[in-house]
Amino acid sequence: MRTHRASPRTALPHLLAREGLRLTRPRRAVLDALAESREPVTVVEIHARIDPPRPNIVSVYRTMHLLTRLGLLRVTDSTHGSQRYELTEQFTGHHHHLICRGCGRIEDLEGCVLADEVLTRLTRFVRQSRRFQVTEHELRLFGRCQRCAA
Amino acid sequence: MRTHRASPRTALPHLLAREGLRLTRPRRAVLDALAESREPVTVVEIHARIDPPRPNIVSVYRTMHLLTRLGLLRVTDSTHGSQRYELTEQFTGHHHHLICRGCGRIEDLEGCVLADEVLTRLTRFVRQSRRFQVTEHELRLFGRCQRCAA
DNA sequence: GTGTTTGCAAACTTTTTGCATGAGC
DNA sequence: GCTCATGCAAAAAGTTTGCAAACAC
Repeated sequence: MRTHRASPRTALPHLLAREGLRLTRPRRAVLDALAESREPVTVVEIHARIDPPRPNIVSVYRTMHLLTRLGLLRVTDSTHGSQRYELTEQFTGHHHHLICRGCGRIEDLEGCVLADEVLTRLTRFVRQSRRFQVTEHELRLFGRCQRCAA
Repeated sequence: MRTHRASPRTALPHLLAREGLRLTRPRRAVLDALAESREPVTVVEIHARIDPPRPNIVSVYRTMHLLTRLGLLRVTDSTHGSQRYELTEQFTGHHHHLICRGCGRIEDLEGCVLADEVLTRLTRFVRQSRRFQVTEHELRLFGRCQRCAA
């Protein structure tokens, strides 16, 4: 059991205050819905998971942008239609994704299979040969989930 | 220099004929534009790269779907708005992506850093623990390109 | 009370669909 | 000639913007 992982509910008030921004009901509702999701979600999904009275979906779009700017959220896969977001790794822990080619569903896969040494070497190689500074990596495994394999 | 990589121009006629489908001017034009692209592209980009008389963009959308169904194309990243496609690895060779968090630009990174042994072990683990059959993997390195680092 | 945020309406962008005309085989 | 494919128009889906009213601090 891990107790050292940061909580987005705790982090948000401070980040907002620092920029003179406000902790409102829609923002709290969006963050709560995000915190309960164990896989990347769309704006429409988050909106649907908030129980009435729901904020307008436009406010959900705006909140997702804000949380992304503040570093709580990041954009991940969007292989089926719309943009998907997930909490950044300070809140979820480092993990990768299983993506079904059949139904598009995304599952989290805890942990990382890439040895530190491999990543360090790769990061240095890319920086020197391509002038590209790596800050994060993501491994996605595509295939068929149990249901779609049938 | 590699001469053993398959060519999509060669593969398409046969795949179409097999299903009673036709090799038309728009389909040839789209495939040619794809073959010239070294990074994942959007429908709008492909449409723009075809020199006039251009097919209607709706035909480009339909052709992209068709090529995907036939296994020549696959959907990759769409972290900035619209869907991106690239030729499958039988045509491009196995590679990974560098994605700039600043401008969204995607570059190809040739080759694979994951040892076969690691992949085999991972595939087996995921199949047994999650009933998920892995068919492909993709490693994405996020960060800052030279221009956006400035 | 002041300035930020929200909701609503509307614009915009991307993608899909229906249908009559045109073109491969 | 028989179908399949295209173009055009329009609809649908996803996302962004402007502005007056409402709320957090």
